[in-house]
Amino acid sequence: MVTIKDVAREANVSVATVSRVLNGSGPVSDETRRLIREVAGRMRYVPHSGARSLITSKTETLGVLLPDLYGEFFSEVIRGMDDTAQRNNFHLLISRAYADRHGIETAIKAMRGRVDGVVIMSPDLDEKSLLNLPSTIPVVLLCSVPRGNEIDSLTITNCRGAREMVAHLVSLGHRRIAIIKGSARNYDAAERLRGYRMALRERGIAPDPYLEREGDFTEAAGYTAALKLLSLPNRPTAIFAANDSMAIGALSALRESNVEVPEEMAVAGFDDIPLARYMDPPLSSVHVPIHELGAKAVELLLHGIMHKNDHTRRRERVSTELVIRRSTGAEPAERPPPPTTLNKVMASI
Amino acid sequence: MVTIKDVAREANVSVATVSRVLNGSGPVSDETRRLIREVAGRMRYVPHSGARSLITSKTETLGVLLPDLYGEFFSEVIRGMDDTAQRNNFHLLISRAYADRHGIETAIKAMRGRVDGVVIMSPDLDEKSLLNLPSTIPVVLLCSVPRGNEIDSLTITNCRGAREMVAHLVSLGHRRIAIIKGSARNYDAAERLRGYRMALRERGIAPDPYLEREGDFTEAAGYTAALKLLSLPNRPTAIFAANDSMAIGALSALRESNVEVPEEMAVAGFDDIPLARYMDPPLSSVHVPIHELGAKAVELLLHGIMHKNDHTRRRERVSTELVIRRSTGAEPAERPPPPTTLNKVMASI
DNA sequence: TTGTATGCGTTATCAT
DNA sequence: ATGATAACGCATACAA
Repeated sequence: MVTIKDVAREANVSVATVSRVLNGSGPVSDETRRLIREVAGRMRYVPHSGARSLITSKTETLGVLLPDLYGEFFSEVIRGMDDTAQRNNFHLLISRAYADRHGIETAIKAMRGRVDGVVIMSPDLDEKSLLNLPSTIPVVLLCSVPRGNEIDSLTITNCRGAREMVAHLVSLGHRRIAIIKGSARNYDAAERLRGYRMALRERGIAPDPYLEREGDFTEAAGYTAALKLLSLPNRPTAIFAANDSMAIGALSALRESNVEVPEEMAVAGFDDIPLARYMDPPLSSVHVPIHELGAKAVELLLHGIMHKNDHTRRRERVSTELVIRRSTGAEPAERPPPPTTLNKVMASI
Repeated sequence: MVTIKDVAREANVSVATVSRVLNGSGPVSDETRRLIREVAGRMRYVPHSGARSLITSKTETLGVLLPDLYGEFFSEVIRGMDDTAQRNNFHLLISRAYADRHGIETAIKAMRGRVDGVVIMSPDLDEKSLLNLPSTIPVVLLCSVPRGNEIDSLTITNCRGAREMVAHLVSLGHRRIAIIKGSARNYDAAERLRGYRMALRERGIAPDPYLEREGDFTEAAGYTAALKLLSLPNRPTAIFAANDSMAIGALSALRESNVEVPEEMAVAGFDDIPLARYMDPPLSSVHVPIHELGAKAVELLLHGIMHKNDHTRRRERVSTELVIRRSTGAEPAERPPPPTTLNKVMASI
């Protein structure tokens, strides 16, 4: 490995001068600067980051702690983070951590000294788990429960997005609107549920517990929940799924049960993944700017790193946007068809 | 920051002893070992990785260079990598790099000294770009053109998978089978195209250039290509898309054109993303074990790091598997709901 | 403008 | 079994 000493020897200068040139610190004559640049380039010298961080106590690396979430969200948010990180000459150290407190603490500990700050995605609702993070470094909470004012956080306007979508469904004439909820302990899921209930109440509709079905953000959950909704004595006329994957699962179930969408049942999702518009019918959804979310999270973290003494906590939100496609595009049927669903389900098994 | 000195002082021993205990190197009495463990734990001591790597010349970090590929593949492959990396106490430094030579060289340079090895995903076909990588560290090429025997590589059995799928279509009676190709310079895409042609020739069908349409792995490309295929004077009876996203786009186009799938047109994809089975009709595809792919890549790289002197190059492949669903006209092999669904549906009525 | 020397936190070598 | 100390590669305060 070629070190700063090698470069210094080759250029007939001291290591200090090489360091000054490469870091732009201190005064160096134009000529030696040029020479050292040339030599360093020729020798393909790259400073040893460990040695550097030892003395500067900076790593130029950001940690990213991810939960067990799959799908496109994950990759796109990382992409947004990497773009911003690279632009600021930072690296990304990425790791999955179990969402519980122990998992996160372990992960943070493993990253200590390797990173200048951490973005934590811990959608888990448990209030206590993220308090008193044993971190001496800046932290940004992404899509997690915002804490007192101890930690910077960045979230989506989940509640507003859900509320707008459900309001839209109501405006189409729907009164019995079901929701397929996200994972029970998930923050985003809870907020979307809150928005759903809020929209109903605002329109004078009492939320019906029977229309709030369990889900876990997977296609399978959406499929199962939709079947259950179809079997209800007083079937809903619209389904709002807490994410697109479940909405797609629901569409699949409705199709197999020969329920027309949107005529007999309107369906809406959340996230607006690229596939949404290619569904049959194209899926109405709440668009989430995922790339921007990642980028903002890193910006926030970098700010925290640069201004460590500035202890005012920041709490930001990125806005969602309603995207209406055909899956919600019609008025509800006046009367729900008789529940012949059971026969159909049985036939399909 | 608490250093090894602090721990040593607190435990009334020398730093050497602390180091020995924490690294399991050298002999230490049970009692002092216990004491030091206790003190270190209490003080929340974490070794400074930079300082350590300075002397051991190891970072316990793996670099991952990713191209501009989106979607679920990305997140799942990282997940597979992280699982294996964590199990071996390694970290993942992840970065996106432009697929050209300059981009990769820059990225590797930026990672130098920070990582013990690199997994490079560079699907670009350009033969020269990856030769003479300026790397002094072990490299594994993932889903890239395998090089002479200079670099370890791991790929998918693209050609075989495509060949099997097209053979399946032929066996169903199709003679005019179109392909929607992947990105022009993409290695996986080229191999899938090769498998397609191979299968046709093996069955005595001459590949028809008109049936080989351009694509770029996006839903939009699949949509457009399918429309063009429909407008051909001598329309194909089956479409093989080089990935699922394009197949889904194609399904969308066929639906809008009122072309029945699979009766009027069979459709097959590649990747078997989770959504495939929820399409209408459920999409036949070539299953790719993405998680395993990431895990294997890291295993390969770790092997290269552990046995640096072993200069035999390894070239491995992970196997794909045919998954036949309704979109190609066979009997529906799978049903989305879990087996207990019927009971739950009935119970909820 | 440039060089010398110190120390960052750790492991490893040599004593004891 | 334990301690003292020399590296590792770098940035920087201080000297020249």
